[in-house]
Amino acid sequence: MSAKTSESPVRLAAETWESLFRAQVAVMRRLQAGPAFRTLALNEYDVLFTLSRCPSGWLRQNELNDHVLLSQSSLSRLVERLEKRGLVERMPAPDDGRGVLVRLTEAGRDLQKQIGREHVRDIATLVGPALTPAEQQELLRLTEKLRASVTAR
Amino acid sequence: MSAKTSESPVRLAAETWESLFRAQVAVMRRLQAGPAFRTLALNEYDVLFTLSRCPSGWLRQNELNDHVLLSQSSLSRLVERLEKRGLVERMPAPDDGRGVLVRLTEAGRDLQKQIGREHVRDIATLVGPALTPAEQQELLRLTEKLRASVTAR
DNA sequence: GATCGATAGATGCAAACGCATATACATCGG
DNA sequence: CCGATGTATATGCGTTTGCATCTATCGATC
Repeated sequence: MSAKTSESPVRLAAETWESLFRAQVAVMRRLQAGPAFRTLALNEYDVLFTLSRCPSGWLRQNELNDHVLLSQSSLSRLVERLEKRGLVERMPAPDDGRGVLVRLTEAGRDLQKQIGREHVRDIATLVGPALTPAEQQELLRLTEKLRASVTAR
Repeated sequence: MSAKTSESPVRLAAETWESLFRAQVAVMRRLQAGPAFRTLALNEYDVLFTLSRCPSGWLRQNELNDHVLLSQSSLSRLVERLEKRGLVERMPAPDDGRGVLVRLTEAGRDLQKQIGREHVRDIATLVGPALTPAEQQELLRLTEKLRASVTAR
């Protein structure tokens, strides 16, 4: 424990966030350089990924919006683009006349799987050598705890 | 240690990154909602912040580019906008006729400090209650180790 | 010191973005 | 039921973004 990071709780929190953010930038830079993002932008892949993890298949557009770092209007148009490319389909929500449900098409699911595999390989070569498995487990636990706490409020 | 996350090294690395990324999105969402980003977009603040941390004051534009998640052309124009707003100034690099040096103006330094203070408060209220000080220290250590490893190659 | 590949930064252009707002539907109090 | 208030999505519009490309300079080789 260095003197620097124990000066004050506020300072520690700020430095922790700063470090987390920089790590994210560094990893993301490398990932974006790979060929996986040639055909699909990060946010577009992220939407396909989120949909692929959804048990029922269908997801409300506003729920999608919680996972992605995009404004509501941008997500609306992003989904529109994905629909035009035949990667997702939309239907009106049966229980809410305002809502729209989104799900992957067969082509969308295939593309997500294909890019996902590449993506996972890239991540493994970046993160694997950086941290021991025990450290990765701990990092996973801490970031999950942070995310849960932040989204709770 | 759950069975799920110990299936394979590749899977563990992918899940760790996924969790880190989601935490970053969740925190960033909250930060962007605050009034601190009303006057300055995230990337613009990030540039001012990076410049404020630079010992000599002057920083090469291409070095700036390593810290920010932006293409070279976008950063070029971003700095141009900051210059027009009187927040930074540019000068040709004395030792390299191709290069450009950037530094904060007085107004830029003031604005960075002002937004930085707000920013730090927001972070403290998000991260502080989420993790114990010891956990924050550990998260700081792990993300710094990850960043160092990734940027090394 | 001329040539050639590599690097730093700027710029044209189309695509994507966020903000403000419009529209349609839900929900609640009377 | 009806109006008021709130929520889900779409759209107009100005701004920002990335890609491709251009110019200028660097550094190495001969």
